Amino acid sequence: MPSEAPEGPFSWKHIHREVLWRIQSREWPPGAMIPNEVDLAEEFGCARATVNRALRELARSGVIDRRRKAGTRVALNPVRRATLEIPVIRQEVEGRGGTYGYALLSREIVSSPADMSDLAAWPEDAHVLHVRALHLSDGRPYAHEDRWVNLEVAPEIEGADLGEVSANEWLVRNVSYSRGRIVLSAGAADARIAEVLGCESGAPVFQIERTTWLHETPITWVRLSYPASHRLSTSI
Amino acid sequence: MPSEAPEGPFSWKHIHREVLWRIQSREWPPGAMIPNEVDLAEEFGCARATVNRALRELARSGVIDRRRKAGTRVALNPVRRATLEIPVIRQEVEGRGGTYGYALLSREIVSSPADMSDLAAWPEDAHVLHVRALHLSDGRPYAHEDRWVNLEVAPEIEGADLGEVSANEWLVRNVSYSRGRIVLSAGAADARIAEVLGCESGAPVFQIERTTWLHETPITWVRLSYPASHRLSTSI
DNA sequence: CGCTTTATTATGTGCAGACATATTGCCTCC
DNA sequence: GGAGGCAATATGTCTGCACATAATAAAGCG
Repeated sequence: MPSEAPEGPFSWKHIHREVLWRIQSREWPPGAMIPNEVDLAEEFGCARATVNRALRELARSGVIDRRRKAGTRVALNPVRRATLEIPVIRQEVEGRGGTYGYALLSREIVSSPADMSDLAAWPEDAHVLHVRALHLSDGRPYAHEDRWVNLEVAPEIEGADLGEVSANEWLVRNVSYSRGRIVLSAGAADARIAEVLGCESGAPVFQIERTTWLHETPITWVRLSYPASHRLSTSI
Repeated sequence: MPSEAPEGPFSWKHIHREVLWRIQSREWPPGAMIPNEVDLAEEFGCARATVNRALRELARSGVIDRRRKAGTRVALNPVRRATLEIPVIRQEVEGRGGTYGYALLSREIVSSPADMSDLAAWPEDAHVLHVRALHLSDGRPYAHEDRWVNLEVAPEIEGADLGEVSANEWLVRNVSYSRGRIVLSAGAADARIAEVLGCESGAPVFQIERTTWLHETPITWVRLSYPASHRLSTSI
């Protein structure tokens, strides 16, 4: 029984590893051209499509740059890409081994979201649901959620019991989005957030803002504020 | 001249868009099975490999889940992945339209990096270069860099003029890494950082910590501290 | 009835060949 | 020498086929 993946010598993963090895060992230093696909296919004794697959993955991860006719070269400025996983908060908490809890703090329908003026595409006069909530892990404050929801797109959320299911989960289950924007920053806790998170007013908080759209229509804007002890990590 | 990509009707991108559309329109709601590759290929009038390519991309972005024999279904918990681009700071600054500047604050070689005890794999008694520096944009403080470099791996950096080229760039140009870990967090500026960033001591700062390894050997650990006004954004 | 073995099935990958497309760089013409 | 056109070239993609692999469902059996 193969405990390690066997991965025959001609798999694209093999070539991926081998090329990556040559780059890391500086046999192919940054900026250097690497052989074209046909030559590599010949060297590895496989089809060009297999080499292409391997190199495509390396290009996606930013290790190499590829351009038609110009060829493939080792990236000079390795703008490495790290993928952040953005789960529903319940999963985030449970994934860390905590018991998830949730409390609705406030809920109101406003017609003119003044605070959102920076978001150009947000409707000017539409009715908007504003929700503030607290997410808990093992009964202790985990994150504060401040959310606006476009009622034009998701009118049914008006009838949802957001004391039971968080707006976060309700939206994930009930409306799709086609694109989103995430902004990470540090900020100072205002009085209300400090109170529910149990920290000093003005203490550092870690903020994740996310706006989602379905095509050109904004669906929701949310700011999650975490205590400064929070860490968002990823590997490259 | 085609201002839009032509993308004939049988390209994998076309299928990618079409399937995504059906998911976003909830024709295929979360949790639903979608037709298998052979059927989709028949519907779209293309080869199975083309459908495979389209679905593979969708699976990578977290929109669908695929398992052999079990088939493909729309992701129930859309753990969407956002890719974070981690450039060299010079490029980061210049990409925002600023003029890059750099100042070395301190530089010393220590043998026992006490502060690093949380990093298990860091050498216990090895000589380590400790560098503190300030990155500037248009002459104003942009980020504070606090870096330790493993001199076992990169002894040549001892002779480098880090007043001219930042350790950041020296390392990118001179040593490769095979994997890294990035941790994002918020923190409070200590006195030294507050001074160089020009903020109050205790003010919120945005921190990016990064550790890189070449295989199992740690190369460098760095913490970048940005003023609270800094934003790290990405789209999904 | 529960366990093991076997067949089935959907995805994962590889191959050879073909054509498409974007660049580059040469070549011509003025 | 400069501008424009054209050929060469490396990557991008598609096809049709084949076999590999994983996971489920069915069959067999004690």
